[in-house]
Amino acid sequence: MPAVLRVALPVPLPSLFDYLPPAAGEARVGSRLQVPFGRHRLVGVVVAIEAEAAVDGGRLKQALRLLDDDALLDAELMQTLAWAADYWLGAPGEAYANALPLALREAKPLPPIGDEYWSLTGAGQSAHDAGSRRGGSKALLALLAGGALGAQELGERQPGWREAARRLAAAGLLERSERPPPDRRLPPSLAPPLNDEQQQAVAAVGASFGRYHPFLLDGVTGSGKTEVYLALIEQVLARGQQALLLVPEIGLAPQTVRRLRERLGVSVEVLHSNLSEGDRARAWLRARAGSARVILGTRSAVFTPLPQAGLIIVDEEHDSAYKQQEGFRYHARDLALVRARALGVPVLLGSGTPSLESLANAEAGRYRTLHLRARPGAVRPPQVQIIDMRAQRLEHGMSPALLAAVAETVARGEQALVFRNRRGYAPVLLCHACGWHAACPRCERPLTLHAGRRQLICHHCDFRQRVPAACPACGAGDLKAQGQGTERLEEALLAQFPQVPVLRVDRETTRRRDSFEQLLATLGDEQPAILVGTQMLAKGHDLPNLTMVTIVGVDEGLHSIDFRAGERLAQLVVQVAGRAGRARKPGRVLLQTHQPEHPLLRSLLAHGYAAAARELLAERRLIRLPPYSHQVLLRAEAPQRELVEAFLAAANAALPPDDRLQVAGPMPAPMPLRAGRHRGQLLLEAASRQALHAMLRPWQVALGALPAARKVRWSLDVDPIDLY
DNA sequence: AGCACGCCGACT
DNA sequence: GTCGGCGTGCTC
Repeated sequence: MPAVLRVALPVPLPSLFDYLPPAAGEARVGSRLQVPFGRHRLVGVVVAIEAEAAVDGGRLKQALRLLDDDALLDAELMQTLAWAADYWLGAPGEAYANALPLALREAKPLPPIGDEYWSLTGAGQSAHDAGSRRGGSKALLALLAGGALGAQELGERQPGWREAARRLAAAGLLERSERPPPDRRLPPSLAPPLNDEQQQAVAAVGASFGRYHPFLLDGVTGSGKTEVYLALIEQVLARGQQALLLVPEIGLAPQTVRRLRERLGVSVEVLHSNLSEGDRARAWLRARAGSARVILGTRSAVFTPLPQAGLIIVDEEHDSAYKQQEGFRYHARDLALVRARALGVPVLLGSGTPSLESLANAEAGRYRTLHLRARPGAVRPPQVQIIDMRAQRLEHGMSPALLAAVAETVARGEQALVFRNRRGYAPVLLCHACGWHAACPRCERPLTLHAGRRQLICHHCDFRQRVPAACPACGAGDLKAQGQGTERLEEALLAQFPQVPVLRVDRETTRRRDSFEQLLATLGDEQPAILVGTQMLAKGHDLPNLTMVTIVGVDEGLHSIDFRAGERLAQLVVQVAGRAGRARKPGRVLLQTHQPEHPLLRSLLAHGYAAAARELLAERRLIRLPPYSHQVLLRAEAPQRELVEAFLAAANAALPPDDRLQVAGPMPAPMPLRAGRHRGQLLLEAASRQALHAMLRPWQVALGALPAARKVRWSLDVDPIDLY
């Protein structure tokens, strides 16, 4: 006789809520339930069925409606979610809210999961043969002439197809169905032969099917990691199991989906935040039903149900996009490991530049490392060279050697990439007469000049203002752009190379998700070109004619307060450099720096990422930083600095006395003022994760009870990856 | 997070 | 005289 249902609700509150069972149906752990909450109705998940309520019975309300007769979340997911909420100090309900697609948090019956398929009618076939219709309609007819296609696939092949489909369906040329036509399974294409290292990697992971075992697949861009993934997924499918493949961002998804689909001949579910909520819910449900065999997705896809799990892969495992940076601050890579353990399957972390955390785990024997050294597509690794910028005559920040290298590259008919991790025209606008510079009134940081828009923009809070004609401090008309952003480099390169197409790729030029691919498509594979851009160029699309990469100003990363700056810089340099010379042509990489003697750069160049990472790890071990210690960061912000200081001081005083705990701060955040709010932080460190974790929940509760807490916005970040 | 309730300033 | 500012408290 179940007395009380304990329910996780999608609210950021520290507790679960008890309800009397609904009038009809028998609730199970993992079922969804609609309940009254305050003056609202919410959909929650039953996490436990208890004999007695945690509050007195008089306060209990009855649940309104049971939404699932069978558990929607299976035991493994329930267990993993509870663990995750506990580990990352989330509110219990928040973990569930992250796991369930929005459409499944509504009090509606589950949507049908049969996909939507479109095919030509007889009339449609004739219209296609006759070549009537034009534009999108004609293209859609041509696509479907090869056989019926699912809505998802149509969306990938022809964005905006729905409008054409509606018109054609109204004209009786197309028809829609719920079931895949029987002939839809494409024959899997033949796998290319694997080299020795790839075979060894596949064999090692394959030997662990059916039990938990973590692997680190260490292989640079172009070393054939994806072929290893594909071979393993093929084996998983042959065993009748499901594979989950996580990628850091959606940008990497389309080409990967295409490759998976072509090779495996099964439908691949894609799950990412850009999908419509309905599509997300259907993909999630197909995974739960087991009809989705291969699931590809970004961070939140780590919550996909996997009733027949066979393998989890985390590609580019070092990527910080796997860490959620607000609300429920979980790390998808770490959660993938926890899930793999719970599911009893191998987990494969792939990267050419593994995180120091993973390298330390491998070193400690917790992961088995598999190496891919060969670059099958390339003749030899790119040749890397440092340019000392000091005492050079710079052309908008570019040295003669850099410009000469670009000139040689385009003269050979090849493409060059000029990388600069800074958007806009110039990071500072300076008055040469009095020394004034344009600064953000809300962040007190220099404003970035965007020349094309005639605006000064704060890259921290998006404050904008028009570029002043004269210095607001002294009235002189002598305002100079100081430093270089991608916009300025583009302008300078256009002036230097008027006969070569110059393509800028950054957030400004690439507003839409797919416009990056479209921009690149305008470049032929064979013609010369110069690409200028930010981080966005570091990964993604394969550019076979790109043979030269130059990084303008590697310096910035070298003297940051963040202890991870060195690791990030090394990863970035290797990832960007990896873009050069992937096809038959040898690649060349130029690093322009003010500090050619910097030990990290030297070691990276002389011995590669693995050696540089070893040195960084040794350093971390020496000064007891992660991964050799564990951190929790308390952040706080408020309009008045005193409020932040008062809260952090009280938080510090509320810490339990424990000599295993090191406390740094309270101190101002690296950006002490942002968008008009003062920010501060308190950092806890401990050698033992258990010691740290044992005090966290009680401390969190104590923090919530502090009077000073009500006047600030505060959050706790377990294993922070950014100390900003 | 919402959303009430509840006491003090400038408006029709 | 009210509309509404956001401080405080609550949600099983």
